[in-house]
Amino acid sequence: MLDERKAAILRAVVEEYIDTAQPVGSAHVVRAPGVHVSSATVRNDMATLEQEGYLRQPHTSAGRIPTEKGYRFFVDNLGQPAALRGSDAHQVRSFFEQAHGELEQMLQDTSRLLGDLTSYAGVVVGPAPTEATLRSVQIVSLGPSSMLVVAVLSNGAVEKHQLDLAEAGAALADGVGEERVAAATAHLAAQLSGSVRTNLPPLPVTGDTATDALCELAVASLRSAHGEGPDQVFVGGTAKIARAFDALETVREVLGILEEQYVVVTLLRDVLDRGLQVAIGTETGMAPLAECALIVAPYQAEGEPAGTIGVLGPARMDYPQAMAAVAVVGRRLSQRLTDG
Amino acid sequence: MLDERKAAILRAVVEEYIDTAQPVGSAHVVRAPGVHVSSATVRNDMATLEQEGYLRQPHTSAGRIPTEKGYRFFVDNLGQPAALRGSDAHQVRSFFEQAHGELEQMLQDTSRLLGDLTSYAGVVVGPAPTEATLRSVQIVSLGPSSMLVVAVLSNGAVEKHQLDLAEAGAALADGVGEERVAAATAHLAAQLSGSVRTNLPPLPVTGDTATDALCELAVASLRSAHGEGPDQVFVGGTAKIARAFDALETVREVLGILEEQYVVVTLLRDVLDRGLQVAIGTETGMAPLAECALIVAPYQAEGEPAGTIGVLGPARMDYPQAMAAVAVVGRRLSQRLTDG
DNA sequence: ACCTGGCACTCGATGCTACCGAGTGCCAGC
DNA sequence: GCTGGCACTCGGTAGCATCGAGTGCCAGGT
Repeated sequence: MLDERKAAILRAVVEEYIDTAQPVGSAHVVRAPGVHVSSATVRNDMATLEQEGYLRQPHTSAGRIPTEKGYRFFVDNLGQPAALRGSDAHQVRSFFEQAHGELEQMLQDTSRLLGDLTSYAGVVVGPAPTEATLRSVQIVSLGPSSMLVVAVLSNGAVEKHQLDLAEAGAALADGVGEERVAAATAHLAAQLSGSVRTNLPPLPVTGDTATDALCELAVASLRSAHGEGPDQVFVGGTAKIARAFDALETVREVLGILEEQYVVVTLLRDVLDRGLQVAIGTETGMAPLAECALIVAPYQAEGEPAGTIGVLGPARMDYPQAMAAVAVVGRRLSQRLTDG
Repeated sequence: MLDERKAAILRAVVEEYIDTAQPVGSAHVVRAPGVHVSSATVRNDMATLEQEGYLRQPHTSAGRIPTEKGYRFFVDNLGQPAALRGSDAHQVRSFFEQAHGELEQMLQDTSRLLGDLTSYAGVVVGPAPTEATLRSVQIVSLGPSSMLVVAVLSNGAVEKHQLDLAEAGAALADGVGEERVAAATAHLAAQLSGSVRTNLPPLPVTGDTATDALCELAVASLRSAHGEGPDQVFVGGTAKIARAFDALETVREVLGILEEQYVVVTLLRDVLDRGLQVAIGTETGMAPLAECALIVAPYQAEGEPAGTIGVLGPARMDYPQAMAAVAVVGRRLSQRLTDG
């Protein structure tokens, strides 16, 4: 499709432009390895590459800049895999060795890690609760009319929901004693353990009105909460976005996008669904990201697909390096979530 | 300290500058209410105000801009309290009525609410775990060698920590049965319920080696986790920062600060400790925030001081409006965390 | 003592012109 | 089919005149 020399020229332009953010002229390209011809020849080839849509000129008589198609070709055919820099590999390793504590905290830190590794914004979409089963349900009373339902899922996630008895039915209006709480907890544990989070079975009654009302309230809170996308999104390194672009307006748009959790989830999922590993410019499907590129990778927990990680940066991104970072972090994260 | 007319002039300059971001000239000031003199007189007064440090000129023969001292005087003496706009008040009310579910989620959303209300960045520092007592401790097994310690605190916070038995002592290396887990949970619940989170008592032994080892591991994870500042910080509306400044470099610096959780916590705490409600420019104690102002307010849970909320924006901030927003949100948040 | 109209002055912003140079497209020749 | 050469383009920068918002100051009025 592109002969060897044109490919070499395209690569040279992409790499140089990624490096300098300046339009690349033929004089620069001739210095690149794999291009052993004169600048005039390079110019001819560059004109062809422009006609074919791989390059464009910001203005007549300026150097060339890669188009989306140009980046795409680079990513698909020219980017040599590239391993992580040694220090980065080390950073990733020690990060996951030290990682501990709460899942959310770790995912948040992972997004930051991605940001640090790539100098772009790191994104982590938390595990969808879909597949997980309940391991434990417990009611803990906090105050006279306030209690907490704590549910532990098989994937290690913990959910909590506050119950307000005052607002609940008459059966509970004047508070509930410890023994009722214990009874309800036992009942819930017996009935719900092992059931799938997203599909809780109806509860049989115990016979005790107050206990049943309390159980009902707890289950209702679990049911209602799962509807509203508990798709947690963690974004790390937003400040990097401000460093990646020169145009303030672009920074504003991109930050605006990153702030909309729902949009970010959809974005990553869409890209992944289309089987892409990299989405460049309009491939993201979002107009404000026209000057951006997104690298995504899924991760697993216990062998099951769990969530997605990604990196969002400028279209003139260091693809090999960023792809390596995302791949490695995805792998290590999966490992961490599987082996424990 | 400032006679009435000079105060009126200062107020006019501050308000105009907040509105337009342009240096304000004497011709504009004469149109302000409370200034019934000629532009020449205004000029004389403005020269005095400049000498006394309330105003400055970006360049000779340009209008005046408030200095830090000018903003400070405005905030202390000129800013009339100002209530929230009706629509905003409604937004706050309905926000807290709908708020439910997990504490972290609510605090995160609160930071976003602050951002929406003010068009600046909203910040919420989560409740310090210091005072809270343990209400419940439970061990839930997730896999053969992996379990979770779930602790519920009296303030409604839930902590979880993963335990990896494979890495633990020999007593647990080959896994633990359900009955041991139950025994350990019962033991922990009996011994720890009611104790202060930050000061867990030593556990008496049960006599069963494996159970004791498991308990020990659980307590150790709780102990170790509390050291590393579980001061959660939630920042909402970072994109607003990019809209608040024209200088890209400023945006970069401010976003950089907002990304450092530790720095943000320290910042808010410091300002609050100094008894300030508003910190302007260098009063924040952070050089990169020279062009920013920060409004803070504490909030309570169950009558006890719990955390801090704040808004970070440009020094030319709409102080009355932002202060009103922070005050109202702080009050409503406290209420929500107290009444349930 | 204080305010005011008037006036000369300052200086950033704007627009124009000239010029430089990186980079191009094209052509004739090897 | 590649190359050296050359005319051409056009963004960026520098110099210069102009404009106008805004100032400081002063002399005169209340």
